[in-house]
Amino acid sequence: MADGYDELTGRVTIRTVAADAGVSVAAVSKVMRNAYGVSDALRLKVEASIEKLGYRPSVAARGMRGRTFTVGVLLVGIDNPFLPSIYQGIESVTEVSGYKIMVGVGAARARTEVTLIEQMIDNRMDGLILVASQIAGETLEHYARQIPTVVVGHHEPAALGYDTINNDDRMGAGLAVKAFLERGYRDIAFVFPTDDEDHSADVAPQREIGYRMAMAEAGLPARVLALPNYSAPREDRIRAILTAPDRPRAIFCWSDLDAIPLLDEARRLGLRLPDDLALIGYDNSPMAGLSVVDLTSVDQNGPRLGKLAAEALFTRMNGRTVAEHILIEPKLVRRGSL
Amino acid sequence: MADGYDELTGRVTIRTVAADAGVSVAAVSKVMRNAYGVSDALRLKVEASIEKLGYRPSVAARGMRGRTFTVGVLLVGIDNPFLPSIYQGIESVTEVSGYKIMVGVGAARARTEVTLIEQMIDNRMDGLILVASQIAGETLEHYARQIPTVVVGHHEPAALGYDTINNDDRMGAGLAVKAFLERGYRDIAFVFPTDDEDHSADVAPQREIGYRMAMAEAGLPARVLALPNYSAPREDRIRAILTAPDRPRAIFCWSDLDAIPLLDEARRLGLRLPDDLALIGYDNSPMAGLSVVDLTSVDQNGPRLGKLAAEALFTRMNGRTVAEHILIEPKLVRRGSL
DNA sequence: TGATTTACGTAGAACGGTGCACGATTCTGG
DNA sequence: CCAGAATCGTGCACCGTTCTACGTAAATCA
Repeated sequence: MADGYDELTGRVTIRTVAADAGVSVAAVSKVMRNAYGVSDALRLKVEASIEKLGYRPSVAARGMRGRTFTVGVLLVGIDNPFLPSIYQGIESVTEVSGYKIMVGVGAARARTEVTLIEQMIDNRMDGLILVASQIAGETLEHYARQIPTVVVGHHEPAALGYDTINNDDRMGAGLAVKAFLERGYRDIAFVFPTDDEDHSADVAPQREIGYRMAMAEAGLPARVLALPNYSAPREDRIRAILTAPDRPRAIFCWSDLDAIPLLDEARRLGLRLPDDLALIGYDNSPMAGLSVVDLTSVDQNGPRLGKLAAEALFTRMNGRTVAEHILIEPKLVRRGSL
Repeated sequence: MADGYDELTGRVTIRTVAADAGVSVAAVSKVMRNAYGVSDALRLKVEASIEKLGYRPSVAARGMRGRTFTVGVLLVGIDNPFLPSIYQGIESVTEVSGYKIMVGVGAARARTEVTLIEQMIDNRMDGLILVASQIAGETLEHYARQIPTVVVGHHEPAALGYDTINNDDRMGAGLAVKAFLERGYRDIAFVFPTDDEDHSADVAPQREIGYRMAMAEAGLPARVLALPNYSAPREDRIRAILTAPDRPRAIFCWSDLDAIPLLDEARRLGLRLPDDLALIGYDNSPMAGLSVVDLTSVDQNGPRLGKLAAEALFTRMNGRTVAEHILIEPKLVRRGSL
């Protein structure tokens, strides 16, 4: 097997190519990485052999010494309708750069996410984009020392070791409140997800702050209603909110994920939107645009977030060490629920 | 650096552990893989060091010789609401077995998917689960020779090199037609996705066959209406279908993905369901259950499909070579649209 | 008790790449 | 025309594991 071709597995290695092209292994490696010191003649020979043999470098072997040309993307969960647009934005950048993406799917639990991050480090990915991670900032700093990291949908403006890319959640909340006020609503509540873990850096608390600020500015009392995230009493709680005698006339909901069930139950109860209840969600998910749903929602511009995140990751992988914290402007998409 | 500890990266390697525990590198490796020939005393010593140092083996390095304990899951796209349930099923199996999952996201294009499969092979994953892949059976055979492979949502009952796990799409279509017939509908159309690529192994054509068979059995003429998949004339086509003078009274739609926009437009046009138009979709996606949507749909039991796929993959990775082709029974979930 | 077997632990060669150090050319400019 | 600088290509030592082959000590058997 002096030519590096393993007849058993049929695997073509860098040695197969080198033998076929009549050059050294190092030369082939150089061509692959288009490193310095390769003549056109050599390049052509090698590329011909690569093409002929269908050679693909082993990412595993590469990972042991050099780069893998792979970035890991960690998503909170797979069922969140907000993720595809961000993913798309990331992909639009990696696609042209020749980098590959590997996705890890968390289950909105910090423990799982930590495991996935470690897995990506162990796989020697070149960089990491964490989307809506639930992990504490301190822990993130720890991992970010081991691998270039960019975080999307998680506010950590003072982080030193990694970048954060977010939409301005406070401003988004402000847009929603302002829209209600313009239409004359005064009794405006905020629906907030309760959770077992504490994550003040997550987007929801930021939206709450924005809501409170806007309400205070208008001289109105804040009213925050909790809604359990996944547990069974969720539907009961929704019904309770909607049937309470002091039901708010307007609700700003931290996410479409909750706004849509809320809207759904409201319609079932015979409430007319926006006359009986005005509702604004967040994320402008595809479902919100259905005419049967017709939910007004704050749009974060997912593709842009993803694009910025990927771009930040690349500059970081190329040596930038000072952290960048980008905030982009959300905008309100008006529909029938307000 | 004789102890294997790299002070620069801070990375703990198998050598660090071996030095700390005062044993050989090979011994540590044995403990990690719980291989044969390890005394309790040795195991304890090594495990203590592993724990103390927080050692995690490098997947990249592992991939060069042995297994990576990672399986790749290739998903058609990230925005398909049918995928989370399957993924969940897969995860429920890998979770307890200590295997990790890496996800590749195709863009419903065979070219992209092929690249991702190669990437997973290059990453030395131990096995592959392809969900709703668009790749031709012949090509799949080629890759399946290089890595244990299980395919979900793609009918290839004669495949030799890989397993297929599916719900019985023909039966599912039959259930839908039968439900219409029971309610007295006779004018039943099938809405079918048109696509640039040809994929007779995909689920939609199977559903079409099931539909045609059930209609023939009832002595009724089949009526198939095409709907472009992503392109712009899509909305126009939906409107055309719904406003045509000979608009069908009942529509069986190959997927909720199309059924929901169809339903949405129907409501917008003032049609009442099921009186003016009866509609059944496929996949029973979360959206179908919203009371504002309230779409009757065929349920494939995604979690079960995922679970079976993962189990098949594990037996295959453990040496099984004869292909398995499993078909499970779908069931109709009745809601207001019929 | 001596001869096998069994159990345990180790040395060292892979695995498939990368990248440094270096030698051999070919280009420069004075 | 020659010294020095670019340019090009190669040899080889890694990277962090696995795993085969082998040595040694303890256990079992006749």
